[in-house]
This record gives sequence, C-alpha cells and structure tokens, in this order.
Amino acid sequence: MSEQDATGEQDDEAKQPTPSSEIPYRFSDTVGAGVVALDYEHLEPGDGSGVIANVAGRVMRSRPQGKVAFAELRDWTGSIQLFALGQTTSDFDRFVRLSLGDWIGVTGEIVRTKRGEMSILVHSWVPLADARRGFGDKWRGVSDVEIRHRQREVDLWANEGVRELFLKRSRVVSSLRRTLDERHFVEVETPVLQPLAGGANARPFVTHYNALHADFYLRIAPELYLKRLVVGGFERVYEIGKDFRNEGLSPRHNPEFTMLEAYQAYADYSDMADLIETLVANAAQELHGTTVITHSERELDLTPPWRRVTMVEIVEEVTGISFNLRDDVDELRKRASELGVEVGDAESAGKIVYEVYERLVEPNIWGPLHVMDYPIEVSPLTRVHRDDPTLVERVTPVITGREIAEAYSELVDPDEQRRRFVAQAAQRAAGDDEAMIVDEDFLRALEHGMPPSGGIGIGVDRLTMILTDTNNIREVLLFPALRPLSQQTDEVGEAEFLDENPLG
RNA sequence: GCGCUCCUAGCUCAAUUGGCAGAGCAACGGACUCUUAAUCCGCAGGUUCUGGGUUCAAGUCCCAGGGGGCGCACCA
Repeated sequence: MSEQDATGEQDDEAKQPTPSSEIPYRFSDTVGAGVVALDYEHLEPGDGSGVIANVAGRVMRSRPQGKVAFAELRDWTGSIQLFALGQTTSDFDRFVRLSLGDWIGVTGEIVRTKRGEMSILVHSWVPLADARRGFGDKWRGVSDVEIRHRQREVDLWANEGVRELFLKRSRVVSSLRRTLDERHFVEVETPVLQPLAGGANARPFVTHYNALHADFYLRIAPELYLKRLVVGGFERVYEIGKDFRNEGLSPRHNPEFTMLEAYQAYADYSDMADLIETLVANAAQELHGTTVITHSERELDLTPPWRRVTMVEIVEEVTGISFNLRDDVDELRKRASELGVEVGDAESAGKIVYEVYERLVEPNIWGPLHVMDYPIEVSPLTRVHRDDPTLVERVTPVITGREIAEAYSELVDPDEQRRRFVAQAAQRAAGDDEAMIVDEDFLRALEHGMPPSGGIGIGVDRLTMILTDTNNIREVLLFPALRPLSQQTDEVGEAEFLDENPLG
C-alpha cells in the first residue's frame, strides 16, 4: 500500500455515511468556538449563561460516557467542548457515535461544567460532513512529511500549529500591502505568461499559447512590466505574485515562489533600503508586537535603522583581508585562493570579490545588515554607482545568513540598457541559457523616458520563514512542489469519471 | 541531475546474527451521568513501497524501479 493511502478509508465495518438528504445546505448565525470560550470566561464551574449559541466545526475528540458525552469541537477560531446529555440532546445515540474529523453544527447553551471546562450544552445538532478517512494519531498527529505536504488539508487539521503558521503568513502579506498602500503605492497585476521571460537571470518554464501559435514563458520576474508602468506614470507601483524559475528544489528554494516587487520614481537605492526596513519591521510588529524577535533560538533585532556597509568593507571585516576592486586581478585571485575560494582564470576582480563574499561572508552575517555597492559585473541591470564606475547601486539586506531582498537604483538610460541587453544576448549565444534576451518593448518604453527610480524585490516566502522562525521553505508553502505520483491519475480518476457519468 | 539515507497495520513506532511481523492510539462490539491523551472488557486489522535475485528461510542481504528527506550544484 502506497503512501497515498496513508490516510485511507477506515474499516469496512465503519458506520454508514450520512445520506446527503440529511445534510443541510447552510448552518447560520454561528459564533466562533474559541471566541465563545473567551467571552464567557467569567462563568463559574457549574454555571450556565442562559445564552443559546450556534457553533460549527470539526469534532476533534469524542468521549462518550454512558448517558452523557463530551466532545471537542474545533473551528478556525479555536476549540470548545461539547457537553451532551442523553435526556435532552437530540439524536443522542448518533452523537455518541461521531467520528474524529466529522463536521457538525450545534445549538446549545454556553456553560461551564462542574469540572471547569467551557462548553456548549448541546440541545440539538446537525451533521455537516462525514470524515470517512482517518486523521492520524490522536496524540501525535501526522508526522510523515510526505503526507503533510501532499495532503496539506490533513496536516492543517491533524497538527497543532500548522494553521497558525499559515495564518501568520497571511498577516505578513497583509502587512506588506498595508505598508505600501499607506505610502501611496498602487498595486497592479502584470502578465504571468510572457513572450520573453525577462527581468532576472534564470531559466524559465515554457508553455504553449494555442491561440497565438507560440511558445510562451512563465515569468521569472515582473520587473520589466512594472518599470513600463513607471514610464506610464505610475510613480509608485507594486505587485505581489508568483515568479517561476526552472531550478532545483531545496529547503530554501521552491521553483514557484512569491515575490514582492515595488518601484518608486525619484528614489534611489538608499530610499529603497529604508522602505525594506519599514516593510520588515512592520510585519514583525504585526506578528509579534515587537521588532525584536527570535530565530533559531537567537535574538534578531529588526528595529530600523539597520547597519549599512559596502560589500568590499564587509568582506574585509569578516576575512581580515582587503579586496580592493582596483587591485591587480592575479593578486586578488591569490588572496581568494588563500581563503580557500578558487576562481577561474577568466574571472574579473568584481567576480572574485563577489565569490569570496558569497561563500565566506554572507552565510555568517546574522544581520540585519544592508550590503551595498556590488561590482558591476555581477549586476547587469543596475545603475552604475554615482561615485565609482566599477560598482552599481545595489543593496541586499542579509538576515540569518540569507539574502531576503534586493534594492536598486534602477537603470533608466535606454542606450545603456540596450548595451547591457546585447552583452547578455552574446552570453546567451555562447551557451548561458540563463542570460537575458533583448526586450525591444522594454527598450522602447525606456525611450519614452523613465525618471530616476528605486526598485525592490522581497522574497515573501523567505521573509515569512524569518518572521515565523522556520528553516524549511516547504513549511511556509501550503502546497510545496512535489514529484507527482504517476499511477493514481489515469486509472482511478477515469474509472470514477465513467461511473458517475451516464452520458460518458 | 549527482551522492547519502529512509519507506513495516488508518496514524505513531518496534521486530537481536537472516529464523512464527508486534505494541500504543484510531476503528469495530460492549459497560459507564462531569470526561480532559478518560477508564474497563472484548474484537479485528498486513502485497513489510513495487519487481526481480541469493538462501532451507528475507521486513532484514543483493540488483532495478517508485516516492520522501538531507547534502551538492543552480538560484531568491
């Protein structure tokens, strides 16, 4: 029996399913289980409130005890105990036969039992759905990671804290929107299906557009479209959505991931670094009520302002060795080699320093720290530094050893943009299938004039990981990418389809 | 993609050197008018991921395949 059946149907002897005719179409005027428990906290053990309430949810525990019965009813606000009496509760015989996971709606008085448990003294109840499949171990839930991720709906109910985590994620995203909205950014939606996948260096997913007789690509970034909107007069614009990059999976990478990109006219990368700090700090405040949080059992102080250093400075600070981009390239390669970082003969000064930074420095930055001013060679889409032509104005906030975002002074000169596209296209012709393609639509847009602008990109999944003290990206994705199980679809799916469709 | 590793009852896990495949919970039948992982009595539950092979004997060893996890590579 495969893993797919792990929460399979229960014994043949299990009770008969509830007939559809007995299940109502609606159950109204409900109050939250967790809310009731809090609102009537003042009741003394043994007291009734005299208040009748409707509560709906899932039976998470059933403890029949002769002529009385207890159950735990859980909805998304929390849990409350159900207290049923053989003499006064309707359908008592069926109530005591409820299974873990069944959905029911109850009507009854809010009381506190003699033993002190907040409860609904059930007068009547209706079945809302049967749970025909098991919900895992009563005490330990389901720990099989494969079931948890393939059947997240089971995980959400069976495992304490999982729903809470995804509610937190939702609050993070809301907070990001609120912060941007308050600053008069306009939220937009740009194409996911694109004729050219631009705006980042990555291999795209390919799909086919039947009506247009053309292959299209799932976007790897919304960047170029958003900049065109700035050209069009959207001076502050943002998008939260999925990007798709055809890459491997790991505890920190999912091929489809949620990205926030925002662009602000008349701003530079320093302004955007401020914006990132505000976005992150506000989200932390929303979740934790403070900007000083804990991650991996270590304190993380996200209170703005964050320290800012240049990449060259932080490399020297951490390694104790100076890497000036104007130093002799062979000398730089030797210094890198002494640190255990080997780089190819063809690499430039900038790439060598970046390599040292990525391997030895970044993973050891607890942060938050803004690493500023990257070598121009490793940032082909960023505007050159105002004081140093070997650098670009790019800043990367690093938290817990990971980049969680990027900010730029955007490249807005159409001629320079064309030169860089052409250089990218040459690399692509030379075999680099992650290099960019010349995007004439985008160049034409720049020729209409784009004001100096700052841009940011924040990995929402990774930000959520940091704010929820999670170390695996799959824990913050409702349905992380998993290999499909080949057998199930055709055989089972088709058989059921035929069975239930007399016209088929 | 490559390397390492795991897959046993619905769930969580055992099974000595290769020697009759087990427990708790869930389910099922019963008792119980204040239970909190209720308790008590009873009962049932298996293609040990799949397919080959070695062996008197395979959950265990070997080969191939499927799926998961971790690491590497690519990246945010």
